[in-house]
Amino acid sequence: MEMTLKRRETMHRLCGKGLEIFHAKGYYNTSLDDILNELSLSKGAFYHHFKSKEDYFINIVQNLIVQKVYALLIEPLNTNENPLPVIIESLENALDPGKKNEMAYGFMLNDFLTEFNKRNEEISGQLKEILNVWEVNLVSLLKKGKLDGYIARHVDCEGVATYVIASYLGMRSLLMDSSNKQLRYQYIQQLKQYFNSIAAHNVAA
Amino acid sequence: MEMTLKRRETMHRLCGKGLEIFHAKGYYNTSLDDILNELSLSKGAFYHHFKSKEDYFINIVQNLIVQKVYALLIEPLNTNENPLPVIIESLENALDPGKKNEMAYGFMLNDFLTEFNKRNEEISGQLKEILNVWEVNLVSLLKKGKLDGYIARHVDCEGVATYVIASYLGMRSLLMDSSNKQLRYQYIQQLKQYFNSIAAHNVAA
DNA sequence: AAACCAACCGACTTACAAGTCGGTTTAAGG
DNA sequence: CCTTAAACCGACTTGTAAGTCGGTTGGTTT
Repeated sequence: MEMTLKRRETMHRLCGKGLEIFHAKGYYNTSLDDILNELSLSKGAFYHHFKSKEDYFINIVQNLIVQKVYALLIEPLNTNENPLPVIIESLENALDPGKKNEMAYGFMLNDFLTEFNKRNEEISGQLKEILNVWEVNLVSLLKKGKLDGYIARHVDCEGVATYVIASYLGMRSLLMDSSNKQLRYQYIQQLKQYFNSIAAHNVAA
Repeated sequence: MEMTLKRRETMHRLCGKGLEIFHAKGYYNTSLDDILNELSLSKGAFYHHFKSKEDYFINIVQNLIVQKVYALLIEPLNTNENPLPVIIESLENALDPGKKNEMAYGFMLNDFLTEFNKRNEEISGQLKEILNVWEVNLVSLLKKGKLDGYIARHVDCEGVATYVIASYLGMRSLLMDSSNKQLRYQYIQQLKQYFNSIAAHNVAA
């Protein structure tokens, strides 16, 4: 039992540092030794806990990336308010490297999706599944928003979700270097513009 | 002189097949032998024409990718018509794998940008430069469109360009598998919705 | 204290891919 | 025909990184 704790602690350290370095340098561009040296651990320790580099990264996805995406992008959608400002706020938050989001997790999804696409079916499948959950939650929030009179009746909720996700993922390619405040601001402004065009406008009110 | 022709032809074959395979499997996931076997050429032949794999890919970027992006995304912007439908048409075209666009070139930019980001400064710099040229042309077309009364006066042209580019690049992460007609349609529809919100509406007319 | 075992060590094996190099082919010019 | 050099060949070198394995350490149990 005490041993299990030691095991968990080492695995946790490995996953945390792994995500940090994989995110900074890319999965295929990072060797296990890069990570192990940082933690003063050996190959032997690593393979005692994980059966392969792939198994290791899957652990990272399941334990860290999934959690972060849920916390930043999915749980905030569980609301009864007007969906549009809620969605904007969640995206703004996810793209903002600071406080609750020190590692710029908003950037990870597109990076890893592209890196594993066509190179590792297993991992890219899991990442796509995360996107899928996000999309489902966006769509259902938007549909509720339509029923509640926040969103115009003619709007295609699936289409909106697709468009929001695409633009969010794409920002990564533009924000590569430096957390460019200007670009982030432009993005949020245009998103607001777009959302304004699908909002229900109660002319009567 | 005749020799130069032979040289050019071989280099051209190498670049064409290289782009095809790099695009399909990723640059770092493709070995030179993968390409050379396809063309029944040897290492010796390769290094007779290119000084390294990197030099080779830079050739591909300059000779093939730049040309394609210009043809599909930049040259169409050289117009005096209403910018908004022109931009939509160019994007629709670029995402459509068929006829003039057999290799789905629209997908390349985001893939390669992500792959080379933080792994190869030289190449990622050149790719970003392509994006930059695209952005400049988009902005200048949008500004002209504003002067010509097609676009509302309050619109931030730089912001629109950023948003358009982000959403276009992001579509790649969603369209990974199979050229999904449904997603492409949704994307174009929402883009139209968004553009409608920034168009000048001549209520008087 | 002896035995046991999870955690850890690090040199070694294996695999793969970039780049090298001495030699061979081919075709144009004399 | 003979020379010359560009184009091409392919075995070899080199470097890197994943994964292996026999051995060591340190805490726990009896």
